[in-house]
Amino acid sequence: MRDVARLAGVSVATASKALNGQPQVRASTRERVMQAASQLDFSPNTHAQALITQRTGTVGLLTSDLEGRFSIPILMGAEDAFGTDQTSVFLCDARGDSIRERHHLRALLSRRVDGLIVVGARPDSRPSLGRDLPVPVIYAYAPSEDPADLSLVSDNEGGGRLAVDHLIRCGRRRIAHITGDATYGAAQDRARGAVDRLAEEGLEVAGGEVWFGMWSEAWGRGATRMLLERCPDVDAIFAGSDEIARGVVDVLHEERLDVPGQVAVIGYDNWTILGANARPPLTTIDLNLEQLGRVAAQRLFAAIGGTLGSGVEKFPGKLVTRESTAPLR
Amino acid sequence: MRDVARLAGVSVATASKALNGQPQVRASTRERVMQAASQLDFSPNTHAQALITQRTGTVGLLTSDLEGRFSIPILMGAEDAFGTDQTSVFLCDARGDSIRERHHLRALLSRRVDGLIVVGARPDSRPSLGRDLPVPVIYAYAPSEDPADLSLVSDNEGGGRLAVDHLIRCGRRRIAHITGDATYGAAQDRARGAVDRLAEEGLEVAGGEVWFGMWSEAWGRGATRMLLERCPDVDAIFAGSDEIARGVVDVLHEERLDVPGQVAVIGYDNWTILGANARPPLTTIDLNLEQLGRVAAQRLFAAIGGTLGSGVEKFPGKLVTRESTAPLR
DNA sequence: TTGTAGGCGTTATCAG
DNA sequence: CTGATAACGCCTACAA
Repeated sequence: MRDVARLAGVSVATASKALNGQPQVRASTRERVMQAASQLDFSPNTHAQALITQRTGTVGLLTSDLEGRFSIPILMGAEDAFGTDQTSVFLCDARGDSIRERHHLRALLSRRVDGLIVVGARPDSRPSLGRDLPVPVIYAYAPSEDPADLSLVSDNEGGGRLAVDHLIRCGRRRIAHITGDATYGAAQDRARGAVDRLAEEGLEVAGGEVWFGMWSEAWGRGATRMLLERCPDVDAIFAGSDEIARGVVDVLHEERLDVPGQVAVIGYDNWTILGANARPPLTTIDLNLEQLGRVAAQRLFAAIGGTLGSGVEKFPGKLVTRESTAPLR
Repeated sequence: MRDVARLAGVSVATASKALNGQPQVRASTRERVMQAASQLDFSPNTHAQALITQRTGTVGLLTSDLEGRFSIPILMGAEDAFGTDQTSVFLCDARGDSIRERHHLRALLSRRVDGLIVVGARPDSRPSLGRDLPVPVIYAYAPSEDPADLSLVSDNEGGGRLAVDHLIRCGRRRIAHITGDATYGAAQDRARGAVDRLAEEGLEVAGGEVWFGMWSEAWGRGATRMLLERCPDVDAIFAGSDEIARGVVDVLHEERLDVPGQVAVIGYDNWTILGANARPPLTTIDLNLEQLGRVAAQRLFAAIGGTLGSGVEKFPGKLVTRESTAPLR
C-alpha cells in the first residue's frame, strides 16, 4: 500500500481511507488513489486487516459428509448469502472421525474464523462441539445434541406430509411407504408425517405397515416385491429416498405396472442424478439445503456482534414434480 | 501469547521459540511454556504468523463443478497430502461464470493463499488464469489452454484401453462402445483408447461404430436398443460413463439378456451411488481423483519456494471390478 | 482534508 | 539459553 500511496502522492493513511470508502477524503484524491491501486494491481492483505479489525471474513464449514451430498448445497447457499467478496469458506471434512474433527476445529480457531457451520453425516443429532467456543457455531442438517446450540434442520415430518398430500391430490387412496433404516430419526419423522396425513384422510398405510429397511436401491426392490404380494392393488408408493425410489420403479417395471398410470411413485432428497434420470423422472421432495445454508450464513453474520439463540429450527421441504406422479384418469 | 509468557514466567520471545520447537531453549522452560499454553487454551493467531513469515498455510480450490462430483475427491486428496494441521483449503465455486471466477480469484489473492488448484467443470481444456499470478497454480481434471501452465489430468485414453483390455481378458470379442457427447475430448480419448486396444487384438468395435450421444441414462438406453438391433450378438459393452452404463444394463434386462452371463458391461467414473447400486453392481474405471488431488498438493508444496514446471501430466485410471463383468464360461 | 503515530499478535535478529 | 526490539501490512484516533 506504501507504493500505492506514493504513486498517488498521498500518505499511507489517506490511501487507506480512500480505498475503504471513508467519507473524509476529497473525491479527486480518492480517484487518484483508486487509479494507483488498480494500476499496481494492489490487493489489501487480509491478514493485516484481520489483525486490526479482529474480523477475518472467513467461515469454517466442518462436515462429515464424505460425498459432499449435503455439504455442497449448504456451502453454496452460504456462499451466496455471504457474497463472494465478503467471506470465504474453509471446507474441512472430518470423515466421521472425531479426532480429525478436533484437529480441524483447532486449525479453524487458530485461523480466527468468524463463525462455524457444522454439517453432520446423517440427519440425526450429533455431539456438540462444546459451549464455550470463541465463535458462533451453527449446526446444519444434523442438529446438535445440546439444546443450547442453534441447529437448522430439514422438516422431515412436514416432508412426509407433503409427499402423501401430493399423492392424495393425485387421487391415490392405497398409499404405501417404503423407507430406510428405522434407526434414523429422519426415517421415523418422514413416516410419522406420512401416516398422520393419511389418517386425516381416514386412510391407513397400504400393506398395513411402513416398510423400514435400508437406504438402498436393493431394499427398494425387495420391499416393493413384498408389498405387491401383500397388496397388489397399491396405487401409490412414497419412497423414503430417491435411491429407494429407483429400486421401486425398477420392480414396478418388471411387473409390467405403469408408472404413474397404475402406481404413482414419489421419492425424497431430490438427488438429481438419480431422480432426473429415472424412467420416468421422479417426483420428489427437495430438502431445500441451499436455503439452510443461506439462513445459516445470515444467522452467523447477525451473530458476529451479539448472540445466536438456540434450539432447533426446521425448514420445510419443497415438492419437485416430475413424471412419476400424475392424477388418476 | 503475552498471557502464556507471563504464566510461564518468560518473555514473549522465549515463549514463541518454545512453542515453535526452536532448539535454543532449555527443556524445562519449554515444558513450562507448553503447560501454560495448554492451560490457557492458547492457539496462535495465524494472521500474525502469516504477516511475518509470508506464508499463510492456505490454498484456494477454485472449481466450476457444481455438484462437487469431481472437486470433492480432489479436495480430499489434497487435504490429506497437506496434513490437517498444516494447510486449510478455501473452496470456491465459480458456477461456470467467469466473472464470478475473477471475483473469487481476487479474494483468494487478497487472502494471500500459498497456491491455487483449479478444477474445471468438464475434462476439456479451459482458459488459463493468466501467467503472472503471484502464486503457483495447478489445473486439475481440466487442463489449462496455456501449455505454460501445469495441468494434472486423468488419462482417458489409457482408461479406454484399460476397460477394453478387461473385457478381452474376460473372453469377450464382440465389444461395443456407447459414450457421451462427441464434443468432449474425454469421450474422444476414451474411444480412441478402446479402439486401439481392440485393433491390437485384431478386432473392430461391435456395431461398426462408436456410439456418441449424451452423458445420460436415456442415451444409454436408446443406444443400446439401436446396438442390439444392428448387432444382436454383442457380448460386451463399454459405456463411457456410469450413467450411460445404467441405461445400458436397464435395456439389457428388458431384453432378457443376462449381465454378465451374455453381455458384460463396464462403466466409467466410479460414481458409487450409481455403480454400486446397479443390478448387477457395475465394474467401472475409477478416475483416481484423490491421487490427482494428492499430487497437486505435493507439487504446490514443492513449488512454494521455486517454480512449478509446466505441461500436462496424465494419471492412469484404475479398474474397479464388480459384478457386471465376468469371464465367459 | 490530510498526515503522524501507535498498535494488532507474531517471529527474527541481535545483545546479553 | 533468554530477552529486548524491530518488523510484517494495515487501520484509526488524533493532530495539523
